[in-house]
Order: sequence, then structure tokens, then C-alpha cells
Amino acid sequence: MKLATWNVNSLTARMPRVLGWIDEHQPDVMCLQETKQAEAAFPTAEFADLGYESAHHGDGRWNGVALLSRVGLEDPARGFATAEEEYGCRIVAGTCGGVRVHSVYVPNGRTIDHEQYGFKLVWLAKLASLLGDTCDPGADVAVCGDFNIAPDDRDVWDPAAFVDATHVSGPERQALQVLLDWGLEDVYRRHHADGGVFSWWDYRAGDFHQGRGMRIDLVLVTRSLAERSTSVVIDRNARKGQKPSDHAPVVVEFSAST
DNA sequence: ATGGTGGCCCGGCCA
Repeated sequence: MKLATWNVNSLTARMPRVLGWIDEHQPDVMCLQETKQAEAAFPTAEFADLGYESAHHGDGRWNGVALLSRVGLEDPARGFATAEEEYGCRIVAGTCGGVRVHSVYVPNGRTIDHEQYGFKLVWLAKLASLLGDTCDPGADVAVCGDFNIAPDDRDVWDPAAFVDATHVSGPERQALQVLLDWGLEDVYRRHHADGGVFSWWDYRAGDFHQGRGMRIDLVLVTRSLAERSTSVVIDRNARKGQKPSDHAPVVVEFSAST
């Protein structure tokens, strides 16, 4: 199975590039974030024409997450299943080829003294609760998306530039650690020990060309899946050229379960 | 250099 995740920063603006990328890379399952679309605008039919079932959770201008699968998409679940969608449209899940896949867009947090930073930590706690309530860490579970957290200092272009900053703070990294302690693994690190490989670069100030990025787009998987992973690639080519997203896709390949 | 760019959709927010 080939599993990909990509924050597209508006699926409406990015659709030509998304279609081209899917044609080239042929993912079996694809997680998208920041579709910025209402349900009616989501291009269900265009993805169906390519052989993908889809589940989208979005309400228009902000956020919005989607899951595409050509290996089945069972039991879709949108949001945290609370009566009120007070957490934004930031998570959608489905069972694809026997794997419970979650496409997540963790709140940015803005700055550590902003109320949105507190919301980010609350949201991450909700994610941990959802996994505990609905998933078995002994099963095949994947949580993929834009975490807006750089797991460690290898994952930022200059740690000195991120002292007391959001995306690297202790509480954020601890919230990520809670997910890892539950039974997930940052599968990129199983295959790569190097630093300086990023998945997001600010549009401004030539950050991409200057190498000023962060690795904040993660694929977290349970042990049974991690042990079947054969490669993890961040496709920085997708950040080049005309009208790119500010994020690059992350692609993980798994061998078949025995 | 507290700038810069790009998405929403047209004044200001969000990343």
C-alpha cells in the first residue's frame, strides 16, 4: 500500500497540481488537509473518475480535511463526533484496505501566548482521546497530516530561531509524545536519521530556496504498520514550480500484511 | 529590515 499525506492549502487552488501528482505517484490512500472547501464544493466526482472513494469534512473558508482511497473506504467518521463542531473541520477517518486512516490538521497555535495555542493543546488531547476510544494500538492505525509540530530539533532549519516558539515548545512536543506513548511511531524516523529535511516552507522571503523549513507533516503509525513500512519520502519537488502549496507531500510504502 | 507571499474573497484574517 502506498499512503500519502499533503496539506494542499486550498484544494480549489491546487486541484490541477493534485490531479497531476496523483497521476504520477498513484497513491492507494491519500490524506489531504486545508481543502478550504464546503461539502458541496469538494470534487467527489473527479476523484471517483480516477478510482478513488472519498470522505471530506469541511465547512468552507478554513481548514477542511479529506481522505481518498482506491482500496476501500469503510466507516467514515468526521470530526470528534461531538454534538457541536467546535473543534473545526480538522479530522476525518476511514478504514482503507484494513487500515484505520486519519487525516488530521492540527491547529497552528500562532504564538505560545495566544489563545489558539491553548486550543491546539486541547485539540491534541481530543485526538488522543479519540484514538483511545475508537482504535486498538495493536491494530493497523495511521494518523497522517499537518501536525504543526516539529518533533525534534533536526526538524527545524535553525533551532536557535525557534526558542520559545510555537511548533517546537515542550507542551506541544509532549502532546505528540502522548500519541507516541499510546502506540504510534513517526515512521519517517524509522528510515531516516538525518536533519534538515522538511515538509513545509513559508511562502515569504524565499524560504524554500534558502532551505528554511520545518518537518511538521507526519505519518504516525502503529507498530504492526511501521514494521511493514519499506520507504518514506518527502516529495519536495512538489513544492517547486507554479502555484505550489507551501507544504510537500509525504509518501509511505508498506508491504502487504502476512 | 517586524518585512516578505499566498489563500480566502475584497478588507482583513490566517498561515
